[in-house]
Amino acid sequence: MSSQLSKSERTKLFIIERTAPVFNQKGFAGTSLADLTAATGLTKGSIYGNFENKDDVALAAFEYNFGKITSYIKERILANDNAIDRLLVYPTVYRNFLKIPFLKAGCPLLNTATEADDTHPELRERAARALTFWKTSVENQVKRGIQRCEIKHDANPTEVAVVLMSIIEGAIMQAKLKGKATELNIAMRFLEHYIQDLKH
Amino acid sequence: MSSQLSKSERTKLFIIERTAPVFNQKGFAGTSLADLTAATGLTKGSIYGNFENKDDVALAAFEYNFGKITSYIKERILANDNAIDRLLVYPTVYRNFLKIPFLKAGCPLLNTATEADDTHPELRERAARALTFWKTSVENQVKRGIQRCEIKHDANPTEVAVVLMSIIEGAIMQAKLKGKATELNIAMRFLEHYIQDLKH
DNA sequence: AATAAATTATACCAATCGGTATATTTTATA
DNA sequence: TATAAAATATACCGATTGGTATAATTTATT
Repeated sequence: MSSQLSKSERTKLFIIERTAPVFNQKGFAGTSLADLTAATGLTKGSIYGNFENKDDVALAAFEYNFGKITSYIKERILANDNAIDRLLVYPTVYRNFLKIPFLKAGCPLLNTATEADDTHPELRERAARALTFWKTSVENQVKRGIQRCEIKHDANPTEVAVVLMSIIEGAIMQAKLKGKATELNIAMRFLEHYIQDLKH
Repeated sequence: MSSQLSKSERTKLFIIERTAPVFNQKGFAGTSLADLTAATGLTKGSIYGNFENKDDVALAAFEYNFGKITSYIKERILANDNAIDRLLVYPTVYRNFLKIPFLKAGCPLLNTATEADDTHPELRERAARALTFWKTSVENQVKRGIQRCEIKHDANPTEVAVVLMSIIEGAIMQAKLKGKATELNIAMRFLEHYIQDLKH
């Protein structure tokens, strides 16, 4: 019997898949090894046979969570050609984030950033890199739009990225806290208008 | 010997003052009783003589932290008469939040919200109430500005509040995570223009 | 100054924390 | 199918967790 991945690679992936939502929901400090064994059905020995320690699992879980959103967004961006439509993917997706299963516990970037910024340098570093990645992606979409004359040439790619990201993260916090999408919808409607106004 | 406050009231206040920054920095799950005794110089017995449990201290600490920002903002708002100037207090204050001592560990609302939304109902409830309070305050400033013809009458108070709050919280997350104010400045500059555009 | 009441410190509790040495089982190779 | 290697489970470790009963001390009242 042989699959693409070795047993340990499959188990490692399995652990990440099962524990990633737990870390996103409870945070690093709030997640115990007992939570990890409960989520996987494995024992501590098994987990520590595949990961060095709890930090190691948490780091992998964050990468997994962020990667999941990234590919989810990327897929929808590539389905569009026009730069405006591509940018509009963000408000469209995040408008419904409470209904997207793997985003129900909130944005992993926001969750990790607010917990780790003062407490966990490694996790913080990963979150910071994710933030930069997202920012660069948005900037590039704007630049591409300007080149293709779909976005007005005086648009500021960095400003667009920062405003888009700030509004989304701030609105997510409010939506999660209140458990309703009222404020989220208002924020996303505003963001859509902001993006439409970038049109050439 | 008699001061306004009884001994226990003074000690209670002392515990809150000393532990509030710790809770804001490390979060609820990340703060231990040992952290509380270290921050106060008191023993567990003393802390439990004044508070029912760790949750009780955390709730009081949140109220203290939020109240501190609220009064800081309020003071600066009341120093202005014009509605636009009053709204501009927000970007002005948060532009420098990294330098404001009690805000160095970040916005307690954002920190508490992201941790507690899925883990601590009581703390979540306090944060939700704080959010509503803030939103209502901004809405009322906009309404007042419309009545005084300082803000155009078609301005939407709720939208202004939601956009202002989202941008601020999202930008704070980024600034804290990166440890620099670049993105924060961009976001606050945008917010200032947004507020200026509300002018009648 | 004596006394009652309130406050704080000491010493302890069971439970859980993250982590590990070792035994057992499963997997892959020959 | 026998064997070596890899993966997983068991059983344990010391340290720390939140919390408490009780003793010691300080405060307020008379």
